[in-house]
Amino acid sequence: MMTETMRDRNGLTEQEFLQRYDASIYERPSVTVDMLIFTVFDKEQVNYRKLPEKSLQLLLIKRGEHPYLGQWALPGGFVSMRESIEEAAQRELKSEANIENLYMEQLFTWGDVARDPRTRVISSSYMALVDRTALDVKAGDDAEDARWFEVNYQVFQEKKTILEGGYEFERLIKITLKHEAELLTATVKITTTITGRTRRISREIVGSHGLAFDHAKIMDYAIERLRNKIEYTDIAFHLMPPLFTLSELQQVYEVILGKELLAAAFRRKLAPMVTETNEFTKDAGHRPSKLYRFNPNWENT
Amino acid sequence: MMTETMRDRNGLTEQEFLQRYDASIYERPSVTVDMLIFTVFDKEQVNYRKLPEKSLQLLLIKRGEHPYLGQWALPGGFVSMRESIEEAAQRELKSEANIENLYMEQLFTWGDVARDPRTRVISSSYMALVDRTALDVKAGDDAEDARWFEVNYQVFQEKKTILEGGYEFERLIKITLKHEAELLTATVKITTTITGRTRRISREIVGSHGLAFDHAKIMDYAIERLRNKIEYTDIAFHLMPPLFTLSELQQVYEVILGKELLAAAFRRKLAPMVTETNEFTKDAGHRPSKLYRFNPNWENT
DNA sequence: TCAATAGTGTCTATTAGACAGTATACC
DNA sequence: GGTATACTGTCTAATAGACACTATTGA
Repeated sequence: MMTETMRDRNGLTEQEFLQRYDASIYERPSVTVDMLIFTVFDKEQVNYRKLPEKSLQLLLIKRGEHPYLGQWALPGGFVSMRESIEEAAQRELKSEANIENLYMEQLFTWGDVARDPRTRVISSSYMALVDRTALDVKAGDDAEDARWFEVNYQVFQEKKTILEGGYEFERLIKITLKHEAELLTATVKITTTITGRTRRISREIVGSHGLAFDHAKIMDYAIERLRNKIEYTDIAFHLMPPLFTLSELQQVYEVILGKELLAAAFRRKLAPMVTETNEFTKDAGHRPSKLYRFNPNWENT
Repeated sequence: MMTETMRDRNGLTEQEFLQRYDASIYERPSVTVDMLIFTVFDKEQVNYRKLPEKSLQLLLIKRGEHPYLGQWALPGGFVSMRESIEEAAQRELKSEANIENLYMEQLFTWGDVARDPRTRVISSSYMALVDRTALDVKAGDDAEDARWFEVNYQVFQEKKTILEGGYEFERLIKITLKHEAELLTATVKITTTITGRTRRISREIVGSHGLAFDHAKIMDYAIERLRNKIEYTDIAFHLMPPLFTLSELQQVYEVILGKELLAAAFRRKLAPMVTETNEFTKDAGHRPSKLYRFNPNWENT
């Protein structure tokens, strides 16, 4: 099909049409990316015997400008005309966490009319998972006021209402972000309405302290996705250092899923994804643990 | 935190800042929505005994303007400044298929720099599932040259290359769209690269006949998502009429998954999602089949 | 009667959950 | 020796796959 030589109703070829095309006549939104950069830290060790607890951490930036001056926001920025959305996300990741070549995934594009008070802003959110040992220590501690916050995610109310031919399901999620004395909280209401042949999910921020824009909503979405995907993919390994013990791996799963797992079943399920090494942990105050590495070929063996 | 009264480095309050904010100084992309509207049709009945086969159908529109004049594209349009992306998608759905209140889900936002030859266009794709019996028959047959195309999706080559610390996996997908004499084809190459701690998936169109823009890529993504989600959610019911037989339901699963299923296991698995009625099919040329309806409450019983 | 679909029963294989029990370092 | 974690074995429950077998209609 030679569209190059076809003429439209004005008698123009494609080339002629494109030369005359004026994109400036329409008003256009701004497009940004918002990055959800997660990692896992060890908390303080309680005593020489206890394993240190793990915590899920999210990188936030203190806003130095209006709007939401002084509040905390997801790192991100405008997508320029000469880069793809993906490239913009990579660029932000590099500039905020100084990390390249890691796991990154587009989550959702947020397009409510009034989500930014400045102007119409449409934002694609990306989730990135990084291994804390590969992190540039500078990042998260520079002049830009970037900080790692410990994430807590909790469903604290569920309500089901039966409707004619379906039901409405309401969940209240409480998200808490902590960095030293700084404590940010947000409550997000997720409403799932199912009636007849329709299903609609809406997310609404019902309370937010210290968090800018609609970022609590985006965090909620991201954590939900992370919790889901960790169950049926191998993305958790992007949070791990090259060598790790199965107990550490289990701790990472537990902190993300927010529940305890049984060691036997966990090991059985993850066995095909890892390769054992001959190395062990040392100075543990208890039986040493074998170190493993990720086996990228696990799916087809 | 009273951000309303805080002043920034220029001594402005948030309100003053917003009043002076000039969004026009940055160049901005256009934002559009692309709709993947799927339904299922019965094909011709071979003889009075055989059940009619089902086919998965996708709504496409013949382009009446440059670029890609004369080729077929996904329905869609620009997101205006006064509507959310979601509202734009709903509006397109209403205008193309004359359907409101149905299943719709955001898939992915495509943001390559040169995906539209006119100007920088970022596009959010939405998948909608409709029941053909609820369809306005006019839709898909109007002046706009909208047509339902039968979708065929086939993996026709898989190649795995072991790399140091990982592998590269390449799949070639052939998508065929058929409406009477019109036959559109496209080949999409999906490359998954896993090395060390990175995983990257890229999609590339390696051949496309009659399909506009990068829409073959978007279709590939949508069909993959549809295949995935039908296995662990109840979205398939949005493709069904209010009353249906379990065999029809199974046919819908089979045509989407591209493989045959065992009836016993299928019925066991779907039993909780449906409620039986006292009605039966008639004039079937074989044993009549009980009619069922969707049970929206299946998840919590 | 028979072609074609509708629907059920049951055996097997696989996987997840539960939990007891053994192993082993360091202080 | 005692404490805390590391790791394994095994019973059970739940689920998916395979397939045979019975049921029922219209022409």
